[in-house]
Amino acid sequence: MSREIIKKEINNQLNPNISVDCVIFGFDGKELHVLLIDRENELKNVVSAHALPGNLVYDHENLNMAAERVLKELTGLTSIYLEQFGAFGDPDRIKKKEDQPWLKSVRTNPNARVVTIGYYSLIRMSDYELNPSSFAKFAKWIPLKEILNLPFDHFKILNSSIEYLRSNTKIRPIGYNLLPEKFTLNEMQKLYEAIFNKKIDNRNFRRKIINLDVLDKLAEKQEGVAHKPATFYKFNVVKYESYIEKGFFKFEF
Amino acid sequence: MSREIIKKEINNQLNPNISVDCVIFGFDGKELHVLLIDRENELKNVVSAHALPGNLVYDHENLNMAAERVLKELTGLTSIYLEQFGAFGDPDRIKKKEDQPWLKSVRTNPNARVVTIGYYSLIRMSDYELNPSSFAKFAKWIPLKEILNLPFDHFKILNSSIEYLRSNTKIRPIGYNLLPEKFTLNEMQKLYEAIFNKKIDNRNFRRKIINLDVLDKLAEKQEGVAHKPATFYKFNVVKYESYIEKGFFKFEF
DNA sequence: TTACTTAATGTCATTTTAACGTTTATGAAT
DNA sequence: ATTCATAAACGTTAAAATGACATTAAGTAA
Repeated sequence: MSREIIKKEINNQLNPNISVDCVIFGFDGKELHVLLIDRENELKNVVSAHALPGNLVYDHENLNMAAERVLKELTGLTSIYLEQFGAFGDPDRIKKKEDQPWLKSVRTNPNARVVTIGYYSLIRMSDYELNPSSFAKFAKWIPLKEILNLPFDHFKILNSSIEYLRSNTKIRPIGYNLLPEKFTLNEMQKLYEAIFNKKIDNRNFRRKIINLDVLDKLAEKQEGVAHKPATFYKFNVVKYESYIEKGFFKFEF
Repeated sequence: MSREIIKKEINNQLNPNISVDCVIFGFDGKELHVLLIDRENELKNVVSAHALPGNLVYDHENLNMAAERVLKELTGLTSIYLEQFGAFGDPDRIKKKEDQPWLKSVRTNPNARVVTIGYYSLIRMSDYELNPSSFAKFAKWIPLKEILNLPFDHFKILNSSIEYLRSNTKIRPIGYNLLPEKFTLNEMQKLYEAIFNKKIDNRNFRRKIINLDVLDKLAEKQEGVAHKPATFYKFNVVKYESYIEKGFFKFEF
């Protein structure tokens, strides 16, 4: 009976050894941004104040669930598809002097070794509203190119997520699960250009993505834009999954 | 003083919440094998007795180091390049009834939630000798196609590693870091065929891999083979790294 | 109505890909 | 020494894909 009470309490505690960090890429049609939080009790150094949203995991949570919860708790973002990109477990990652104040103020066991599982997503910034809470004082979109330094090993985690995003984007078209359900090809092209930091010819891009035959062209077009309205497309689920499955049999590198 | 003693003891303890599992692919020129261990105190069911080599992590270890240690302790394999492919953290993954006996006999805290980081490698089987020890009674190469079931979520982990290997192989030529330093193109081709489970035309393969211009053709040839001896190749490090860097700027999917 | 802005589109030369069979060079057996 | 078996190495052709390039179409704002 008293054993059972102890067990329930354990399940409601954050595990001091396991955390998740979320890299949320935001796109505004021009460049990639990353969602960072300002945490309470930070030093005055504005640059290093920004951190990836992250926190410890409950023992009853699977990792994906934990990432969604943490993201919601710190930034207010919900209903976002999160994909795991790696684990970070250097014991020294929490030993930087400048990171100690925050650790000591927020963690019950600030000296515990922490393994962090990284999750990432990609969203259209204008579709979401940020609501920072818990130990997140602010939540902001920072242009990726302006991020030069982050606390702990967050800069390393960020770079790993970029690399993962790029690798994935080379294997399959970007957007499935990540972009909004309907999108314009121009939006998609600009996203590719932002990810690879390279200009792509529009005619070539359209030919290639359309020839993949994984998109459905909608009847709907943009409205209220001071230029020719673009047509919306969406992924055809059956065709996309067939393309992915077939992909394994195609010899290429 | 007594604090310091306590600290050192903690660092020498296995962390009950964090483990690593190793998926070692072995290649014999025909098909992929996976290195599995038979563990002590197993049930008689031979199929489910096999498991991936894995164990808990020390708090002073980074994850890669831990994977190398665990692999060495359980199988005797050393000097193997290990690459991380994912984290597995479903709280229910250790709750299968048939897995309890082993957990209880080997783990000091068999009910702790465990997050496992998966590492994989690919080796030429004939280059290594297995030496099982610790709780590994046997270590064996099992053909990948014969593996239908594994304890815990090891089958899921195995499938994830295969998928990761395939994805990587679509982005860059296989072998760098993984294959032995020198290898024949025929060996490489057969490896591709094994990974993708698809026949590849030799002429097409050779043209493509050679045109990548990341390999150096050696003067050395096979010896003691009852057929025309194949020429050895090796990766040219400078060219390979240049190819990888350039790859990011190439628009393709 | 005009100006501005961006969406959508096709052609051509070059490169890459998919499909296909024969010659060459070893070790083993006779 | 010769034969056999085995796999290594190799080129051609038609089709598909790629890279480079500019003009017309459709909305809003002035």
